[in-house]
Amino acid sequence: MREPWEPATADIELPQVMHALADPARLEIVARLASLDGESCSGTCAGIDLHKSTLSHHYRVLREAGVTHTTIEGRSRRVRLRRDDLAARFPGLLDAVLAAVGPVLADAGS
Amino acid sequence: MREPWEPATADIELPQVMHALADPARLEIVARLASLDGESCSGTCAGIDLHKSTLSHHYRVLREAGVTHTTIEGRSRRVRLRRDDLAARFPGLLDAVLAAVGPVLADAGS
DNA sequence: CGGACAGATTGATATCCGTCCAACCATCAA
DNA sequence: TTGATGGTTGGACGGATATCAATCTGTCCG
Repeated sequence: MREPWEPATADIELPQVMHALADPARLEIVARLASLDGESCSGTCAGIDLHKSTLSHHYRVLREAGVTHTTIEGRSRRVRLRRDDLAARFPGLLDAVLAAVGPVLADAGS
Repeated sequence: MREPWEPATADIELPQVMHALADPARLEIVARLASLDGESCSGTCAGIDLHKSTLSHHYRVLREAGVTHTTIEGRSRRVRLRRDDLAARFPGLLDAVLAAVGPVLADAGS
C-alpha cells in the first residue's frame, strides 16, 4: 500500500468531477489547495470544522474523482490538485470553479 | 402560477450549480439546450429515455439551481440556459462544462 | 520495544437523490 | 363540457452520501 488509488487522466469522468466539486466542504478544500498551490496535509490540519474521518472521506472522494493527487509522506499525506490533468481533460473547468469559489478565506494556516 | 420560481442571478450558488451539473441526465439536457441555443421542451420530447416525471424533476433541479429559465407557453414549457446570468456569476464555468460534456450527440430534434 | 501521532477504515445512522408509478392539473380543440 | 395532451406533484423504494464514533495501521521518536 504505497500510493492510494486514483484514476488515470484519461479516466477522469465529468460527472464525478462535478459531483466531487458539488459539496461545500470539498469546495473549500479545493480552494485551499489552490491557494497553497499544491500542497496541504489532509486530516486535522485542514482548518475545517469536521471530524477527522469525514475529512478523510472528502479527500478520498476528491482523489477518486481525479481532482487531487495524494502522496504518502511519512505519517502525513501531501495532497495536490491535479491541475494539469484536469486542464488536459476539461480545459478551463477547474479554473472557472476556482474563480467561482472566490477568494479563499485564507489566513487559515499562515 | 405563471412562471415557475427560479433564483435571481445574484442568488445563484456555486454548490447548487455544481450539483445540478453533476448528473449525467442533467448534463445531457444541458448539452442539448446548448446545442439548440436556447429552447427546448421539457418532459416527453427531450429524447432521453427517462420517465416523464423524472425529466420534470431534472428540469426542476436545473431551474432551481439557476441553470435554466423556464417559460410557460401554453401547455408546453420553453427551457433556456441562463448563459448570461451564469457567465456573470461564474465566468467561464458553463462554457467549460459545455466543452467538457463534449459534442452533443445531436440529431435529437433536427 | 513502546508510546505518540496522522490518517484510514469500518460500522451505524440519518438524510438525500434518482427513478418509477399513479393521480392530478392546466390548456387546447371539438 | 368533454376529452386529449403536456407537465407537475406526491408517494414509494433502492441506493448513495455525509457525518460521527471507535478501532486499526503505519510512521516517527526516544
